[in-house]
Amino acid sequence: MRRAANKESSKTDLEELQARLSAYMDQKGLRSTAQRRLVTEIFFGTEGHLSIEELLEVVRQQDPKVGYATVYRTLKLLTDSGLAQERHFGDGVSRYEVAHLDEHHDHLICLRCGRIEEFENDDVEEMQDRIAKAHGFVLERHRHELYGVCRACHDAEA
Amino acid sequence: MRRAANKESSKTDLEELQARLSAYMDQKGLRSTAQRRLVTEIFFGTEGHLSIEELLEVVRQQDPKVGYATVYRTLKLLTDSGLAQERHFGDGVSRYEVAHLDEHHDHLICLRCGRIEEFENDDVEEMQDRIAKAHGFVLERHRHELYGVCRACHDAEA
DNA sequence: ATAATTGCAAAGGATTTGCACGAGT
DNA sequence: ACTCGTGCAAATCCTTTGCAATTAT
Repeated sequence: MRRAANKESSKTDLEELQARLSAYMDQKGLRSTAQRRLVTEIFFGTEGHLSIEELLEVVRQQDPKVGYATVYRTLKLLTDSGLAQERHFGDGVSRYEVAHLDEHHDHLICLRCGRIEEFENDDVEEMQDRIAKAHGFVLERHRHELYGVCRACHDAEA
Repeated sequence: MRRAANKESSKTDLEELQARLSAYMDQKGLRSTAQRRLVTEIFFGTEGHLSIEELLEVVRQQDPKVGYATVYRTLKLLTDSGLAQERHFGDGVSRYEVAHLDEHHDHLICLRCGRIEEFENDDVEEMQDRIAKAHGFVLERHRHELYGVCRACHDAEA
């Protein structure tokens, strides 16, 4: 369902992400380890909102010895460096998504199954700017979430 | 920081909230207990985002014997009935806010001073419906928050 | 060599739950 | 009476942390 959006830009984005991470780590004197490379590579290459557990599962397909503390620590590093964003959707887990380098997107959340879809709407963005301006605010960011029942759950209920 | 926006409607809102809760509880066969009345009364009368602990503290000023499980359970009830909304701000705690009866208003939040203003925009609402529909979702509610710097803070920085 | 990183397991916090007692209908 | 709700403590779940061993620089 999601994916999409980026075509050729994908590779460039990945490189950009890794370059930023590299710069951040250099600046902080952090080391590049096999585990970090594996975790970040998988994370950067995945769309959507990953929980630590989901990410760890994929990571362990490549290296079963990776501990979950490492994934937590790596995601913290990514969050601190601005390359990942932490989100909470109301089930007790933290989910992370790759910080999109520019584009803005928002979320549709199914109240029944928890499925999360993304949407993007320039008209809404534009209106947000207008609203902020009308209130004298300089907009920095926003959060826009729509909660409802997805088609599958809706059908299942019928 | 910010207060209000509601004029005489305050009292009416409280009554409306309690009426809805009452209806919900009747319909579910739930009982009105002293603890529930105390918790909901305090919760409904408080602005902002309360953690369970903060709420419990106030509750215990009235009745020190109330256990925190009761507050958790009562807030769950309020959330289920749509009268409270749960929020997460990234420190491990859940916070709750009284659900605005008027579904058509959202928030502008100043990142410097915390001032909160409300806005309402029918065009955005309409677009939300359209977006949800395009994704096959039946919309139940939404959250739309704009974060930025308000005029006063902006001026102060200049 | 030196300091950062890992993996494990233990510790921490927040939230939930089982159960016996108490209270609302 | 019959359930539902409460309070307590124990249990759970997610996340963080201490530490000895390992690894990058």
